This record gives sequence, C-alpha cells and structure tokens, in this order.
Amino acid sequence: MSKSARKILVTSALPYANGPIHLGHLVEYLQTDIWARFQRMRGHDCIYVCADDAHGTPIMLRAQSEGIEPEALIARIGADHQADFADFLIQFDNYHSTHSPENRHFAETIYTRNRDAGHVTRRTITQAFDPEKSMFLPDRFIKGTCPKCGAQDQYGDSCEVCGATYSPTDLKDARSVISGATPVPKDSEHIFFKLGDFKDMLKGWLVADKTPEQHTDTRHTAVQPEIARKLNEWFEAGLQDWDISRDAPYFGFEIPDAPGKYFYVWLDAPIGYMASFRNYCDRNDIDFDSYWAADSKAELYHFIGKDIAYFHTLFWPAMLHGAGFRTPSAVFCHGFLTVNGQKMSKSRGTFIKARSYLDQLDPEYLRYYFAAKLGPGIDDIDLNLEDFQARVNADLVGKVVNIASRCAGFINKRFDGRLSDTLNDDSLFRNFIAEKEAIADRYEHREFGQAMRAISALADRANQYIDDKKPWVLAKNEDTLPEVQDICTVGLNLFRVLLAYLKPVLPAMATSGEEFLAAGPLDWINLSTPLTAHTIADFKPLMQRVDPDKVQAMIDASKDNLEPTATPTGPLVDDPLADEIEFPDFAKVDLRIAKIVKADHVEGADKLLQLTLDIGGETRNVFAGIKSAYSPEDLEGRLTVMVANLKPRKMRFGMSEGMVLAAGPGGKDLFILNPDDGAQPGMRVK
RNA sequence: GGCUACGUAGCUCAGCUGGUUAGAGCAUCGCACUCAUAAUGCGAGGGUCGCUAGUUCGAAUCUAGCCGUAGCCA
Repeated sequence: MSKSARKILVTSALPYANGPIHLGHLVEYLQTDIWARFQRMRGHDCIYVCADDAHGTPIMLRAQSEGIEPEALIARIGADHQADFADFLIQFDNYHSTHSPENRHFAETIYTRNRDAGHVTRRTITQAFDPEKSMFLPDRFIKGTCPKCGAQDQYGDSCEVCGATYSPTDLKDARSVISGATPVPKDSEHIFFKLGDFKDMLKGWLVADKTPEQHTDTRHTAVQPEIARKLNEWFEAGLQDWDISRDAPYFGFEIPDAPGKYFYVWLDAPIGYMASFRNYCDRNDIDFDSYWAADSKAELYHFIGKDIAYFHTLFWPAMLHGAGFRTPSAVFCHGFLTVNGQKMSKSRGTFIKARSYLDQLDPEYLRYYFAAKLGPGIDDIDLNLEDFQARVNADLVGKVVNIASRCAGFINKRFDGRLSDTLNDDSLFRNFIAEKEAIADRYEHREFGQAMRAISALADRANQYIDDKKPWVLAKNEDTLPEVQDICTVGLNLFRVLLAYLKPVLPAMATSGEEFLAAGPLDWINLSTPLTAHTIADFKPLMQRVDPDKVQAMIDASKDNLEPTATPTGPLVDDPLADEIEFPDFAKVDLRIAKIVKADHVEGADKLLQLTLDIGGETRNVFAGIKSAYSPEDLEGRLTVMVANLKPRKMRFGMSEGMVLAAGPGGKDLFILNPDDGAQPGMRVK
C-alpha cells in the first residue's frame, strides 16, 4: 500500500438527553460506526467521537417535572444512551457531554471570536412570556387556535391541520403548555449571529473539492447533491441573522458578556463535537489543533439526519470559519427510518427503543439489515420486519456462514483441522480478492447496500463452487479424499475473505470467525494472503437464525397500550357503555393533570388516602379510596388526572376538593391514570 | 401554501449521462442434491416501470401537469 494513512475525525449527531435511543437514531450511529470501522480496517487513523446534547428548555422542564436537578437527569440519560450504543457494538473513541468544561470553553471561544470580528449583533425582540412561570416560551410550548383554519390545540409555530406557519403571537386563545397561563408579549434583548456575512464563504465551501490527497479516486464535495440544491434554495431566500441567545431560566451556558442570557442549545450542540474530541485529545496525548486549526490537513466528517442539515451546512461551517477554525470536509445526511412502511408508531408497536430490540434480538441482525439498505443519499429507509428476518436468515446464515459450516466438518473430522499446504485451485480466490478495491470503494462512498449485494454475490459463487466440486461424494473414496481437503481449503479461504469484507458491519461475528480460523485479526491488507498449511479450531455456529417469536415479543413490548381484543370478553361486557352524551355534557367536566405532592394515610379510614395535588400553582386536598392498591410512598411525585371542578364535599376526615380517576374493580386491582411524558400539572385533559 | 426528494414484480430494492426481449434478493412453483444451522444448486411463473400529455427514430430514464408519500420553510 503506497497510500499513506489518512487522519480522519468522524462524528454522529448528538442525541438529545431527554429520552431514550430508538431504532430511528440507530440508522445514523450504525452508518457512522460501519464507516469508521471500515476506515480503521484499511489502516487509516479514524477517530469517532460523540456526546449527549444536554442543554435547553425541554431538559430543564423535564428535570423539574421529575423533581430533580438537570445534571442528574442528563447523567442518568447519558448512561442509558451509552449502554445502548455499546450493546449495538458502536465503537466510539470518546463519548462526552455538551454540559462539560470543554464545551463551555469552545462555546465561549467561538462566540467571542465571532463577536470581536463583528459577526454578532444585538437587537430587542418581542416574545411570548409565561407570567406564571416567569419565563419566555419556545414556540413548541405554546398552544392555541390556528389563526388561518381555526384548528384547535396547535403549536405556536405551525398548524398541523392546514400547514400554515405563523408566529406564536398570531395564535388565538394562546396558552402556555407549562402553566396553562395566557402568554403575554414581552421585550428582551437578544444576540444574533450574522449568518449573512458568510454567504460567499459558504458558497465556496460547498463547491470546493474535498478529496484528500491520499485518495484521489473520486471527487468529494462537502454535501450531497440533494442537499446542495436545498442550500441554493436557502441562499436565494437570503440568509437571516440567527438568534443565539435565550433568557434565564435556561439550562445551558451563560453568555460571557450578557448576564442572565444563555447560549441557545443549537449553538453549543455542534460545538460538542470539538469538546468531545478535546477531551479525547487530553487523555490520549493527541494534538487538537492538527485537526481543528484553519490549516488542518485532517479530514472531518459529520454524519447527520436530513432534518438538521440547516444547522450543519450553514450555521456550523460559518461559525467555525468566523472563529478561525477549519470547516468540515463533508456533512453526510441520511434519511429517516420507517417501520413496515410507516412512520414509527407507539400504538402499532413500531416505535421501538434500542433497549426493547436488544432485550430480544442480536444487534448484528440490525447492523446487517441497515447496511443492506443504506446508500449515500437522503432517502428514507424502511425496516420491514418480515424482510428483515428473510434477509438476515438467507444472506448471513444461509449463504455466508453456511460456507464455513459445510467445509469445516470435513476439515475437522477427516484432516484433523488441517488445511492443505497450498491453494491448488486459486482462480476463485483471486476473483474474490479482485473485488477488494471495488468493495472498499462502496464502503468509502457509503454505498453499503451495494457493498452488501456484491458480498452476497460472492457468497453465491462460493456455494456454487462447493456444489460443483461435491466434496461429500469424493469423501467416500480414499483415492479422492485429498481432493476434499483441497476443496474445503478453498471454501474456507473464500469464507475468510467474505468475513473480512463483512467485518465493519458484523464485528462480533468477525471475531468469532477469526477464532475459528485461528489466524489473528483480519484487515483489508492481510485478507489477500490465503490461509494454508494451517490448523483451524472447531467450528461453532457463528450466527443463529432470527427467531420470529422474538420479533413479535419486541413489538408487543413496544406497544403503548394493548389493542382491544376482538373476542367480546372483559370489562365492556361486564360494564356496558353508558348512554350517549353531547359534547357540552363532557365539557362540563374539567379534568386536569395533577402532581401528587403529598400522600398520607388517614387515621381511622379503611379505604382512604389523603392526597395533596398540585394543579399548577394551586393545590387541592383530595380523599381517594385507593388505599387497597397503593401506599402513599408509591404515589408521591407522580402525575395523574383529577376532576378539578367537582363541588367540594365534606367528609368525616375533612373537605375533599375533587377526585382522582382510577380504573379497575377495586381491591388490589385499582389503577390510577398516568399521563404520558411531557404533561405538566394544570394542563387540561380533553 | 412554496420548495426538495421519492413512487419499478407479492415484499425489499438495483437500473449511470434516453438505445437490443426491464434486473437482483426474498416469497411462490418445479427439479436436483444431502457436506452444511430444513442450509445449497439448477430452472419457471410474475411488472401497462404512480397517472396523463409532450420532446424524440426511440423514454422506466428528458419536459409539463396531476395523484400519493416524506422532509424543509431557519
């Protein structure tokens, strides 16, 4: 290999630290991991870093609703994320957090350098303010009636019914999702990044040839053609100033020269790539500047979803450039994941968390399936669960592993595990090796689907070869027995090449296969030398077929609520529906999300618990007949649903100001209601 | 609403700059084989290439409109 080792830094987008990793996230991490492993196998110096994106209003509010500090929330979620990634065999060199000293340093550096260069401006804007919570409300935290079509319960930025976009101040009957209060307009000075200053620079960045000297085989531009077209559209629309500050209270970094103002989460999120790398450099004695200085010769690639292209192809290169750092070599976008052809859905059980998958299935199944479907473009990819099972079983177990399985028996039983001294028929082996650069090129350009197809076609040829030579016939005759050893030696060498080609995708199977072959780790160079005059280990199954029951179990575990069964048994039979009512009858009942702040036993009462319910600034005292099913410590801190406008009723133990809702026949079988994540005390249920 | 992608056999997808009878894998149906995790090999059936106009000697491939799906609109 005359080509020298490339210095490559790759990243995946930072997952947001307010929820678990799901299969949609994994498209990106698996794509990046496969690419990084491939580069390392080729002998390049490829560092893969990531981090949790830990700032912003949603995290602040979620921590509040859980009654914990945001630091505790992000620590817990960060640990979950890392466990999920590790179990999917994603090999980060470093995993950090945007809530870190390194990130504060780079956020401040990038801000102050851009400010000093004149790329920052200040302006007073008017925003919706929640007077009860004393905070400005992001658009998504305001709901109301669409000013265009009159649809109710729409977010502050756009209407999901008619698709209109507007400003939250246009919304009719607006209210804060957090407190339920009516937002009021309020002025505040904000800090803006002058993106327009970078128009020419960005256009130049887009068209420049990013091909590193070491691999001149293909041109390499900063973004894919689809994204380039989108960028041109954005250029034509004009680049507006970007609001990079948020007022307290906000979980993030305070802006150095603006007390009470914080960097917007999207400013410090991509800076997390630098922070994580800096943290890695400090622990591994690597020169940070050789990767990030303006004149760096290293390659820098970001893998992201197409939804965040705007941030990574405009703001990010601009603010790096404005602060005197290098810009990315390229930003690689991918599409979204659908399951069985549709958006992931909790009710269908297709909103599958990483952990729900891992509880049932081998991570390498999904690694292979995604690889088989990923291309360089931004098309969405579909996880069709039947196709998933068929593909993994046919390609991996039926074809690839089968080659080793059908040869290993002869070599182990008849030749004491010994391979022939030479490859007496090496034409097919040479054909396999001849594909090496073509397959590498597919990996390099993220054409994983084509790489998998090429590998699969080779596996077919290996099986054809064995079928043609019929070693099981030759094994019956002592005279032809030596030929059996030769044929199986060829077969196992073909298998070994396939194993190497698949190693970026199937690292665990590659390790098992390497143990079986007992000749050390495979890489892109040593795979060309055939294995001869060598003793292999006993063959153990390298991969099991996908168990359909496990797939079903995964779906069942992902179902939010159990589908009503077709058989007419259960509660509906015992307790038929009440008479139909008109909407106004229902509207009279004011149901609210309530937080159980305190729960106590009631002296002298057999069935009652005394609950103190917070409905967003106000509290209610309620006696609930749920003692048989819940103890007070089970309840404190939980959210539930109460009838808030029920006329207070005097009971023997005091005044009860409402009731909490529960289902079930009674006794131990009582179930109080539990709102989904994100609900806030005081929200109306309707 | 504007813009950008996508819409090819039952399923999942290839089809580069327009050119002989539109391909692969899975599934289905025959046949062969039995070394192998009921694996493998050979063969067959199956598509008005979303719809409609147009450009062209010729279009799945180019243009326009329409329908459907997804995303973006900072």
